[in-house]
Amino acid sequence: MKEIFASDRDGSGGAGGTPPAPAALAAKVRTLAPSMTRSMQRVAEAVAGDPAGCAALTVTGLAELTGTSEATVVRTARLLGYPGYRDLRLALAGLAAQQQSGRAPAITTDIAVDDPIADVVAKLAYDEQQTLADTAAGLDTAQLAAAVTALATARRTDVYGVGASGLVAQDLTQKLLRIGLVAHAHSDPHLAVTNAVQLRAGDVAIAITHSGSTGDVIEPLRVAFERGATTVAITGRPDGPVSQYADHILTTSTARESELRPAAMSSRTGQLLVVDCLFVGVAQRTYESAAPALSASYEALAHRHRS
Amino acid sequence: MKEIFASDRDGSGGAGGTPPAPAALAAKVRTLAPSMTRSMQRVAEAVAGDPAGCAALTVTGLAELTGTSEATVVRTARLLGYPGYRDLRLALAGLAAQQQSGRAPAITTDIAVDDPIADVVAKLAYDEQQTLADTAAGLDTAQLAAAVTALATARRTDVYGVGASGLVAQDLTQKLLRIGLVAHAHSDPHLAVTNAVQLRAGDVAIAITHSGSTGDVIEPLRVAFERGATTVAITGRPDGPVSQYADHILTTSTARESELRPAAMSSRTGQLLVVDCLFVGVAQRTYESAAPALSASYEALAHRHRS
DNA sequence: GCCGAGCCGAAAATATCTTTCAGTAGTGAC
DNA sequence: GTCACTACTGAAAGATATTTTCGGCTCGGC
Repeated sequence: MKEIFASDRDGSGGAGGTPPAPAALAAKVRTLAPSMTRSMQRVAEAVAGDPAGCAALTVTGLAELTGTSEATVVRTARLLGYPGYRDLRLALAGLAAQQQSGRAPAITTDIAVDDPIADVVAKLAYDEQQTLADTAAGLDTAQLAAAVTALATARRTDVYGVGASGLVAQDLTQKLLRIGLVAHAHSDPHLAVTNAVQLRAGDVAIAITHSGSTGDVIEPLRVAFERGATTVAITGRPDGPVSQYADHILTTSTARESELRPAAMSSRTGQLLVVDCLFVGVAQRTYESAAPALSASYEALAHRHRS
Repeated sequence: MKEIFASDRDGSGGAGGTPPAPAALAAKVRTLAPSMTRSMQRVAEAVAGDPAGCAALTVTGLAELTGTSEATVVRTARLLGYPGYRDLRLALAGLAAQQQSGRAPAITTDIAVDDPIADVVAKLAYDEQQTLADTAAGLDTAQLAAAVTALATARRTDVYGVGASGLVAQDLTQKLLRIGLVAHAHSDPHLAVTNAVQLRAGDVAIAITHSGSTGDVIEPLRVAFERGATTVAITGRPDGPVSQYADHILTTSTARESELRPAAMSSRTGQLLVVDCLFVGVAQRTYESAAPALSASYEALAHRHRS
């Protein structure tokens, strides 16, 4: 009895930083799979394929099932954002329970050359929906909120993106301009760098790259970073080189790609969702000025529509 | 007392000894509560009252929380039908996950100024998923197939779009170029019209406009139509003015919009799905030349990625 | 007040998870 | 083609959590 008073109430405490994922696990597996090693991928695959089964296994059991070692299992759990295997297992049990009570995830096959057009539509739509769900689930809201704050108070904002990501950069820029912010999109690497030099503390630089290793957008971000601007990376590979110059990292889902389904397709969908979230977040923060600006731009366009 | 123990063993033994309780835990607690000792009741109470919280605790933590000992916690777990505390904890995590997923549908409401950022993400993702589903369901595959055929055999293709739709036009153009087709995107209405004059039968002109009444893209489409080119409209308003000059109409979903959620946001998602479908369709038709072109462009970009 | 039955918790024993460390395969440079 | 290097991997040691054991304790009956 007496020991109770002496004992410390807080036994769990500990874990600071980011909260793990409850049901966003499948999403996280898909998102992080590319940055995993072979052994870890085997573990991740087993986990994603049979959450209920894996939840019943100990580290040793799962290691044997996947033909790897305990260390690899723990490493995988860490990569997925859990402090250790114990917590991954807990999340796994939760996921299994949800799946059992809810819906079963449909698995789509790849697009074939001879697929009828109706199948193409269905598969593409499903894939992009999946990308949206995964991206939403995997998005770090703390990072997002920080990026929104930075944007809302920035003197000016530069957005870097080339190729398909360049269009996303332009999309974000268009939106920010509509609510009265100063934003520029750069697709030309040289101009991007020369403009980045002008940035200083309080400004914001955003790099958009699916691979996380596109030199043409990393370079201007590095310059902006070194000039003291707040830097944001929107990438599918949070472990990529771009992240070393990013104050805030917003991760998009990495759906599998194939010959007829280039990566640019689904990555763009995820990137646009992130961009939309940024925009709405900023619009909320600056509502007083954003709302009238939005209405004004809407009315200004009205006369360009034929009846 | 021994009868209780025996009957309990039979009860769980009826399920083969292995499967305990997934979600029927609260019920089991109430049922078995009378046959519990005081300490065990405290444990059972804590478990039933806050499954999620207890799932985060170790056996020691739960013992301290309830002012009992580890042994008592384990004994309680056994009484509830689990082999030990470890398994009770797993079931607890599952229960918590189920409860949490139960209160999900707060998404259907509009985005408010004071919505937390996490809600914004969920709502936007849900909305865009909805747009994808609606667009896929409403897409006329016959029209789509006809448009694909026209594109695959076209001498050249012009795509018109202004504002947000201009980015979609560029996206389509980028993709078509990657598989060796001749395509141009036009955001400048004047240039669009002057280029449209060059089109003739066998060429394709595509107008992208959500409202279906954007004069700046209707005008070049009209010119192309009159020059004998095959014309395609990607619009959210198939009854709009743009359709009168379109041989093939591809309809995108029109999701509701609001102050903080401009139409450009979800319309863009639907337009991009249509564009992707066009691209994949054309890539299928021209597979012999498209596949090597895709690989080539992929490899050509590889060296622009940092390691 | 004494006795017995069974509840309870501290600590030992065991299982499980985590970390460390060294071997190995893959990779790029020369 | 060879070499050096990086980084993945698994075995075993180390740390934690769980389970078992065992003796003290309370409570009711006589």
